[in-house]
Parts: sequence; C-alpha cells; structure tokens
Amino acid sequence: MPKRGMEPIRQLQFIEATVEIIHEEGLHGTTLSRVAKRAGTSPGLVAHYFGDKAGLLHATFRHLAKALGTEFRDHLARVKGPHQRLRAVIDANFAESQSSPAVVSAWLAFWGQVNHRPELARVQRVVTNRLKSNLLFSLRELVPAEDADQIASGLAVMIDGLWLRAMLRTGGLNVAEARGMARDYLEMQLRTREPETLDA
Amino acid sequence: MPKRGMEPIRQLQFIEATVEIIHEEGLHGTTLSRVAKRAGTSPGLVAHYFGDKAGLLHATFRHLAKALGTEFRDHLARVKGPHQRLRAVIDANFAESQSSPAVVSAWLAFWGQVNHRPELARVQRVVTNRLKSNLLFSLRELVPAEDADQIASGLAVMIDGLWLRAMLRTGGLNVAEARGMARDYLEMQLRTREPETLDA
Amino acid sequence: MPKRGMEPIRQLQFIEATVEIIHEEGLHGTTLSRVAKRAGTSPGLVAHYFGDKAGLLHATFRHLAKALGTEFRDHLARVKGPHQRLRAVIDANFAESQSSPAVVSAWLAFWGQVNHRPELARVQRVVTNRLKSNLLFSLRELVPAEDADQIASGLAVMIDGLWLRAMLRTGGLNVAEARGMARDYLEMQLRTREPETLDA
Amino acid sequence: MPKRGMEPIRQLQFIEATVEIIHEEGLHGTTLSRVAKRAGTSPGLVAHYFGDKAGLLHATFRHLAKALGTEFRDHLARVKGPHQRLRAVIDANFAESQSSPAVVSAWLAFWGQVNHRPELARVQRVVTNRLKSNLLFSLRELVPAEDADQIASGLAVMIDGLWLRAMLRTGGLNVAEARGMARDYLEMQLRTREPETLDA
DNA sequence: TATGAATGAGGATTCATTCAT
DNA sequence: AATGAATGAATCCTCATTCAT
Repeated sequence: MPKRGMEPIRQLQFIEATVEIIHEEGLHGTTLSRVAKRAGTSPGLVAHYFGDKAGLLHATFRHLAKALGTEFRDHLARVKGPHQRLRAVIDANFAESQSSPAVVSAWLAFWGQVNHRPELARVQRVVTNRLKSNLLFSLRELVPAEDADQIASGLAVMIDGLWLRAMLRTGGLNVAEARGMARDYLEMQLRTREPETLDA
Repeated sequence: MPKRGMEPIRQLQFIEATVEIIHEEGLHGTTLSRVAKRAGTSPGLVAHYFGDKAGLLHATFRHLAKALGTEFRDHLARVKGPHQRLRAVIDANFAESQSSPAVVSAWLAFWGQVNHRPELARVQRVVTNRLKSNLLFSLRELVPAEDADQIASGLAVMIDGLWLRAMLRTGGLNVAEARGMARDYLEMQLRTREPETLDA
Repeated sequence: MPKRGMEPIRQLQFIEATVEIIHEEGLHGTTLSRVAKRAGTSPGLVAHYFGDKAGLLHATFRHLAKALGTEFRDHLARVKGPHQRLRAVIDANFAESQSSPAVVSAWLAFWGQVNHRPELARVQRVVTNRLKSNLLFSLRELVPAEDADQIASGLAVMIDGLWLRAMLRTGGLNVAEARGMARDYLEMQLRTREPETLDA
Repeated sequence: MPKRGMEPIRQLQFIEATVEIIHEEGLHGTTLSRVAKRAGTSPGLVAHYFGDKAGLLHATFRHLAKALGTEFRDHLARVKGPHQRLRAVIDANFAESQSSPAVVSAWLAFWGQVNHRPELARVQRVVTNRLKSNLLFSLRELVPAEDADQIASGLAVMIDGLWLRAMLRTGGLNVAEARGMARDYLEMQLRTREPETLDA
C-alpha cells in the first residue's frame, strides 16, 4: 500500500521502533526484521529509507542528539541570566524526553559503538561540545575563564556519570535525584569560587 | 597437541584475547573464531572451558571486576588513615591496569549488556557496591553519616563519568587529568563539610 | 529471484526433497543444506517456510500421514459394504503412494523419533487411531463388538508388521505379498468368527 | 586408573550405557561423551575398545541380537514338543530382557539405520532368519511344509508388528497382551490347518 | 589402560541485503 | 512506495576423533 508523502512519517516510525527494540533486546538483538515489525512494515523497506542497517542506526543516534538539542533550546528560551541558564542546561539533560528507559538504553548502546563507527563518533563529539559550550557561555559571566573551564568540565563529567548510573540501574538513582546532584555540584563549585557574589 | 594442566593458562589466554578483540572490533565483532585465533587455539575449545560465548563474556567481565578489586586491595594495603585511604581508592580506579584502552573499551561494552544479561548485572552490582562501601568506610571517620553518604554517591558518580569520558575519547581527557578531577571533587567536598579540621 | 505466491509450491518441494534425502542418507544424514540443494533453493529458506529443522520434519510427517488418509478416502469412496470396505482399507495401506521405498524409509525414520518428539507422537497417534476406527466401523457390521475389537487390533498390528518387514527388506517381502498376507489374516479371522455368513 | 583385564567389563558398561542413552535421548542425541559419562569413563576410551562410534553401535546391536538369541536358547531348553517349542519362541521374543523400554527403543533406533549401514543389516538378517527357522523347525512337525512356511512368515510379521506397537506406545499395548495376541494368532492358524489334531 | 585437552569439520540458524512484483 | 521471497555469508555450537601424558 504505497502512499505519497510517507517519508518523514516512516522514518520516524523506524527510528522510534529502533529505540524501543534496542531497549528491549539490546543492540545485538536489534535486527531489521524486528524493527520493521515493530514499525508495522516489512524489512525490505529499511533499504529504501536508510540505505542499510548502519544508516538506520546513524539516523537514530542523530535523532536522539537532535532531541537533546531541542530540549536545550526550549529550556534556555524560558529563562534569563547565567544562573538560570545553567540550571536550564542541567534540567534539559534530565528532561522527560531524555529520561525514558528506552532512550537511556539507546544512548548507552550507542556509546558502546562510538569507538568503532566514525559516523557515530562525530555525533557524539557534537553532543559533548554543545554541552560544554552551553555551560561555558554562562559560567564565564560568573567566574574567571580558567575556573569556568574547570567547572564546565566537572559538571559535564558529573552529568555523564549520572546518566550512566541511571542506565545501569545499580545505583538506585532516579531522575529527580540525579538532577539534584548535578545542581548541588554546580552550586558548590560556584560558592567556592565566587564567594562575594549574592546568588539568586 | 593436548597437554595436562592447561586450564588456568588457557582461560587467561581466552579472557585476554576477548578483551583485545572487544577493543579492536567492538562487542558485535567479537566472534568466537576471532577470539580463538588471537588466543592461539581453535574455536571449539571455548566450549571446553567456558561452555559457550555467554560463559566466556561472563568470565571476562568477572576477570575485569576482580582485577579492579585487586587494585583496591593493593592500594589500600600501602596507606593509613582515612584521607590516604580515600585517595588510594581513587587511584585504584585509575590505575594502569584499569586504564589501558582495551580494558576501558571492554568495560563500556559490558555496560551496554548489563541490562540484558542478569549474570552481568550481578557482577556490576558487586563492583558498584564495593566502590561505595570502600568510600563510605573512610568518609564516616571524617564527616557525619549523612554527609558521608552524599559524598560517596557523588564521588562514585564522578568516577563513572570520568571513565565514560575516557572511553568515549571525546572529552580529550587523559588518565592523570581524570584522577586529578576526582581528587579535586573529594577535597572540595571535604573542605566544605569539615571546615575546622586541619587537613593533610 | 523472489516471486509471489511461491509458498505452497516451495513447501511441497521441500517436503518431497526431505523424503528423498531421508531415504538416501538416513535421518542422520538429512541436513538442511542437502534438502535445500535437492529442492533447488538455499538453506536459509527453510526458516522462512518451516521455522527450523524440526518444523520441516513435522510438516513432512504430517504430509505423509495426510497422503495415507487420502488413500483411505479414495479407496473407500469406490466400494460398498463392510467386506469391500475392509479390503479397501488394507489396499490403501499398501497403495503405491505409500509403498515407494523413499516413503517407506521416511515412515521408519519418523517412528524412531516418535518417542522423543511430542509433535510427531501426536501425528502417529492420529494415524493409528484412524486405521483402527476405519477397521472397527466395518467389522462391527460383521461380528460382535468384542470380536470386532480383537480383529481390528490384530489386523492393525499385522499391517504395521508388514510395513516394517517391507522397510527392513530382510524378509524378502514385496508389496503384493504383504497385501496378500493382510487379506489372508482378515479372512481367516472372519471365517472363524462368523461361520454362518456367506462371504463375498 | 588403568587396570588389567578391564576389557569385557568396560565393553559391557559402554554397551549398556549406549542402550540407555538411545532410549533417553534418541539415536541423534547419542553422543560419545554422553555415553562415556554414563559409563563412568572418558570419551576417548571408546576408540580404544570399539574403534569409533560406528563400532560402538555395531557392537551394541550385536549385543541386543545375542541377548535375544540367549532367550531363545533358554526358553527352548526347558520345553519339549513342537507346541511347547513354538510357545517358547513367542515367549522368548517378549521376555523381560527384551521388553524393557530402553531395549525396545534401541531396537527401533537400529531399525532406522539398517538400510544405511550394511553391518547393521547383516545383524538384522541373522535375527530375522533365526526367528523364521526356529518357527519353521517346529511348525514342520505339525503341518505341511507349505503351510508351515506361511504360518512362520505370518507369525514373524505379527511379532514384529507387536514390537513396533509396543515401541510406539500408541496402541496402548503391554507386553502380556502382545504375547497373548501372538499366541492367539498361532493357535488360530494351527486350528485352521490341523483340525484333526488334539492340541495341548 | 585411561584421561581430558585439542582440533576442525559440519550443522542449524540468523540476518542483512537484494530483487521481482 | 511497499512487500516478502530468496540468497548466502557468518556465527555459534556440537561432536567424533586424535593425541600427549
């Protein structure tokens, strides 16, 4: 039943199906026929939209990265001033769209591939840099450049660690707690470095 | 060319080969024949020593976890007092044996499996708990119980994040820097919470 | 070279190939690649149509059982009265379609599996019951119920024994002789139990 | 722990283990390591005693055939006269040693191989001929040669059919009933052909 | 005589991919 | 645009067999 203008709809169907299957079966169990079945289509159609399996995974990873970027933009659009912006960046990282178990599983699965697939490494680099520059932009308004760099690095590491914990589910950590820890880290750092400022 | 008493030698050969191949080819490219070839034996021998592929991976993961545990013990054996012990725990996590690219790749690959393989989840839980209790033991001598808990959690998360960064190689982080960041985090926390103590 | 609507054609090709290979190589030598080659396709296609090897064997056994059932129906459709019907049942069991060496080999091979594969046991039970009830239906018109039961059992056993002999080819028995012996057995039994009837 | 004079003990251990494993796992599941384990030894030892797997199976089949022959001899040794001898032959075929489920499974498994392994065909031919000549010897004292031949053939077929039924377990037949049916068949045949004789 | 280490061929099965429809 | 038939390579695993001890 071919229809016109299906391209964006189909692509999204496939990508969402891929994320779900990765979560349920692991990356190793993520086969094209399972994904196709979940997407309600046939396996052969993947070639039409993504070329091959690698193309599908690449598109899925980019989709996740883009969704995270959208969260950044949305959270930042609502606030003003460096302190609120920093908090917005943290919140964006633990937003609902990024915290569903399936999405989190997919991120972890992709991380395992980053060192073996250049196209995924590129995506990851963009994600890492975007977070860092978002943090730096606000931090530089509050502390000296060198301190800003240190805090940004530390906070980025903290956020990654919190994601990892959430994924491995061995730390008994939920999203709210994770967000809280990231905020505490930031506040502690700022308190140490800008003692004279009256904070919001 | 069968010889007696090969069991421990062969097992170690297989495990080391597995770590190397995971690093070079990714978990997906880690086939029994590649591992066997690297170990200098035939693929059929895996069954003899590990039952099947899952058994080999399980044994490899346990081996990594055990090696990390050995680092803890060794580092802790050389020092005295809570401050030195905390530093020893951090150093153990970034010891050489745990920082080779191959080992680090293997850890990441296994993390991607933890949610889909109960036997790996068990290993990971042991690793997580061991780190936490090692940190807590020393922290409780320095700060109130509640604070100790918070610091231990934060430091554990930080260490995981640093590992992840080191693995993804997108943060431009080396081992020495990672260790430095973990130490900084710890010191900052202690400074905040035990202001009256004269620290070493 | 994929074509639409191949399902029934392919399935029959596979089943016939399976029977031939069982005859030529034994059940142990019946590998999927040999069957696929004989059927003119690739081994992977078995999964598409039968799931796995067990599915193929099950389907083959059911096919044999069904073919035997068809012989019953055809032979019975042409005759009238209990005597003719009983003879028809015997003839059906030794009809050409059931007597080719390949078919006979396949039956024996399956019998060897019946006690280890429940799905095959079910098929065999159907075959056994069908023969018995076919015999009973006619016999009850000729002799008392109890006698009918005994004769049906005895004749069914005789038929099985004759098949086995034909298969093992150690008795120097051909199909015509086998059929003759089954008929003799039946007639002797009837003569003993219904002396007053004038037989056809 | 090598010992002297183990040969006959070991061989019997292996053969009995083989029969058991065939019963439990089917001929297809009868691997040398399973047999060896059951026999309490190591797989490599099979080569020492039987050359290879085919040798083990051949020896096992010969063992079964020999055991059946022993039953004949024992049952025949105790009786006198053609009628008693015929009954003894029947009883031998359904003696306990031949009726255990394991033994019966093994016979069926071997029958499935007879057409693909000349050395097994030879054994089967001996078994078939021995039964026939045993029956003929006694029958010829009771009825004309031609009748004797017919009855012997029929009875042999009947016995095979009864065995098969017992194996397939789809006829709901136990050993006692089977023996009864064979006796009935014989008596009916004799009654028909030697009406003037007063039977024992 | 006995073990169990080691091999390597062979089998079932899975799966990405291609292609006729 | 979409299907699903078909392929064949690749993988895991089993197992008979050989061999050093």
